[in-house]
Amino acid sequence: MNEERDLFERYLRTKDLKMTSPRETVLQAFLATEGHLSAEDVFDAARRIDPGIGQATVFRTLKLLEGPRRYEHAYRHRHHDHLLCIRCGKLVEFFDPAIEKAQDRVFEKYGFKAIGHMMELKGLCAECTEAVRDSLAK
Amino acid sequence: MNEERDLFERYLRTKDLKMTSPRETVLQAFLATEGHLSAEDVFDAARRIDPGIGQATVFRTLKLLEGPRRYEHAYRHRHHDHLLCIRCGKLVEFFDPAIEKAQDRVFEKYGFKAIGHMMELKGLCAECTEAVRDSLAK
DNA sequence: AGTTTTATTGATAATGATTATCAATATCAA
DNA sequence: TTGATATTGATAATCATTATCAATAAAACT
Repeated sequence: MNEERDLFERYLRTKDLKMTSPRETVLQAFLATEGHLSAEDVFDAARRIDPGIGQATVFRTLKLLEGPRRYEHAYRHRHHDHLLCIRCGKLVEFFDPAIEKAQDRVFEKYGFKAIGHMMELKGLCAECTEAVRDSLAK
Repeated sequence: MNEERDLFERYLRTKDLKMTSPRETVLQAFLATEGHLSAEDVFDAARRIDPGIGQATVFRTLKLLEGPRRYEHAYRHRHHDHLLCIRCGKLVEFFDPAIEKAQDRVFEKYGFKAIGHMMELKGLCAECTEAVRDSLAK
């Protein structure tokens, strides 16, 4: 059922490490922390689950989590980018393989290991382009 | 002759700051440090030029050096995207024509008129990849 | 020039984030 | 269950960066 947990446990196994209750707490806290993760945020979230958990444990476990899946868990939702109309706010979600590929090349070029990305294109949608043109035509 | 220096001094002027000998030392050290520079590296290089220079001065000046780089980009309106290391915070600015082209196709496909975009790639830089691997090695 | 004002310096203290130490405890395999 | 080992939380230590501050240097005035 809990795929995240299984993945983590499998990873720990390969390192002769144990899946423990505090580690599970950190994992849950980590997954529950949407958006940008500071270790502090995860620590706070973990304390809400288990007030007795130690800060060092959170650091240690976060480090372990980098192993199988890295810090971000954006992978949980299917990845897509955004195309936003700045006039009416229309939002289009899209996925473009060519862009993904080009991004991979950038990661490689600079010696980075890819974790994820965020892209937002801003423009005027067709309707708004028309509307603007009309209003300019007076 | 030294364009970097001039650019830096011009930037300092706009902030009512002074071009001093220690600051020039740090600038030289900064420019001389090939590749991946930690503040520590720059400090070492600066000390080779002026053994009496203080560590705090290096940190302060490095912070100032961020200014003109940003300023230059903003002034020239040169577009770039960001590649960020989520572990150490290293930020690489890059421009990739293939990505720009692919984005244009997306705009067109959805009938949008392009205005701009924001893209941030997240990953682990080479040093951090290594560091993480070491820390996981048992 | 000299005087005043303000920015800058280096040393050091303080901070914030992360890591190491360690005795007590939990986990796993037999 | 036992025994071996991994893990824990508390705390100390470390690392990188900042803040403080008295002494100094530079610019801006006489």
